Amino acid sequence: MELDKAAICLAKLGNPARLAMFRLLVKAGDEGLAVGDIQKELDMPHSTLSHHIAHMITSGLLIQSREGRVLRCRLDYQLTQDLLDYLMKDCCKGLLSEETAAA
Amino acid sequence: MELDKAAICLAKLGNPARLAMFRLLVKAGDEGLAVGDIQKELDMPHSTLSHHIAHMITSGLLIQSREGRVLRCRLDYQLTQDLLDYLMKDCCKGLLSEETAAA
DNA sequence: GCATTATTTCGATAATAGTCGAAATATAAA
DNA sequence: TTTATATTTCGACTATTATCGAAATAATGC
Repeated sequence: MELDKAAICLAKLGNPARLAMFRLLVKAGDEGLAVGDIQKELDMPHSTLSHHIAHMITSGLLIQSREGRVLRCRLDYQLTQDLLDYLMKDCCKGLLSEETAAA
Repeated sequence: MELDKAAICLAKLGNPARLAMFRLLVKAGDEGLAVGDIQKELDMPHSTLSHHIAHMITSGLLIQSREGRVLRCRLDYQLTQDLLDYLMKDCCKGLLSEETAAA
């Protein structure tokens, strides 16, 4: 991953609402979560949540697919992985504790 | 690390200039880098760089210490480590590839 | 003290991000 | 074919961030 792309992704995660959403989506795994499910968990106005989701989509970290009336959100795991790789390998090479490396 | 703190740190890294600076500081290690050294590498106006440095300081990721006329910048490795731990363990538990975990 | 070097602070401006109600769109169900 | 549900888009506003020249501060050497 290039630095600029990594910066964009990190900026998207650098907001409490979006980082919380990201955590939920990691936990949700392949199944993902409906927007409504996220809304219930994060308890914010629909329009605000939608705005944050749009942010995540533009970065590519989040993928939406329609299932009837429901829009289901999933992480792009490959991109997420690439971002973590960038941070851990390229960016912080040698900075890792044994513990983190074994996480 | 708490989510809010992680979000603040990620937001600081979520800017190309600051992420580039972060990389330089990782590479520089304990020795750190003078502001002037960073400026030469990143080639931006002093005032702009200073602004970004101030951002990094408020997040706690960057520590400055004066050595004569020179201000030396170092990363707070513990905090950096805590942030990576947060992402890898708390946030992305189970999402790691073997490869990344072994980085 | 005065000039030099290193860096920040100030101040102004432009750009981006965050918030949220109201209206619009998409789909399904009655 | 109307009503209900899920979600987004619009519009307006406020707040934060980014940029950078000019002036200020801090330390050193003459």
